[in-house]
Amino acid sequence: MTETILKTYTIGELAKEFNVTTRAIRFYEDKGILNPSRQGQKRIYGPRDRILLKLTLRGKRIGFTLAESQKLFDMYQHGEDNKDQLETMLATLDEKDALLAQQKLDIEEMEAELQAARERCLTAIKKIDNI
Amino acid sequence: MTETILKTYTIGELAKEFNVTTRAIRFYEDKGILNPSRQGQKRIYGPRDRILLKLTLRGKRIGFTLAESQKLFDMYQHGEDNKDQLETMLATLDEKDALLAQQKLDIEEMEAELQAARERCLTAIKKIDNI
DNA sequence: GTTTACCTTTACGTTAACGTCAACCTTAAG
DNA sequence: CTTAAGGTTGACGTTAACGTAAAGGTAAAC
Repeated sequence: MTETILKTYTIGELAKEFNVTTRAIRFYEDKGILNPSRQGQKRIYGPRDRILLKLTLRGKRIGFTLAESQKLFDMYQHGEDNKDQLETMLATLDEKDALLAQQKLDIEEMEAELQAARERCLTAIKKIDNI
Repeated sequence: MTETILKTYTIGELAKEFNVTTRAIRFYEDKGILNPSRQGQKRIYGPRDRILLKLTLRGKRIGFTLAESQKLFDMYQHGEDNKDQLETMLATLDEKDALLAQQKLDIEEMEAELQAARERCLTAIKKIDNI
């Protein structure tokens, strides 16, 4: 008995859980990121699709394009045996890592500036209130 | 003598310094982000434009749209006296801050996954080399 | 049996952020 | 004087990531 029963989701459930439209989810399938099975003509998503969706959305939030995410997933899945592909993936990973490092700096600098702007705002409001 | 001589830049200089095209720089002017003076018909950029360009590009790297950056700059510059605007700006700043916090989490999770993928890659390569 | 709530495919529309000509001016150099 | 290396204004083209109808299938609920 290697049979395992997996949790499944409808497109609407996933859409609600991750706060995206069903249109977006179908779009990701179009782009080859998701691969739901069917029950009749209805899409059925398993845990794997759910994870991929989650990763995709996270990628998006930090500026990955769908193509980039897809490429990473793809390499992760079919790259075990091909050395060239593994090395390409390594390079990609390093590149992404560098970008993330830069982004961290950018975020911290931006946070400092937002904080400064915030204080300037508060001071200006106080002045107005005290007139 | 309140006269101060400011450093100026041509569009090409800025493009080279920040590694963007002149087309992009002109585009930012179109969007109201930059405001160079002219010498004849040639654009002359001062330190202020340079900073704004720098901030804009940094914003881009962490996912700000040009419109968002422009809005922030705008509020920062003309908002001193209008209380409503100041409060709008505060709200915007808080919102952005929240996004940045989320991004930090996303980045860290992504880094962990890239690291894991990296190790999987290296192991797989070693296996291939040892055959 | 007919709403209601989801689901489906097909396909054109939209927005952001430039890219990419084209056609032209303007100096400094040879 | 003409060539080269900048700069200028249009203005149409492009890509990503969906939005937005339109037109229809299906299944449980009333």
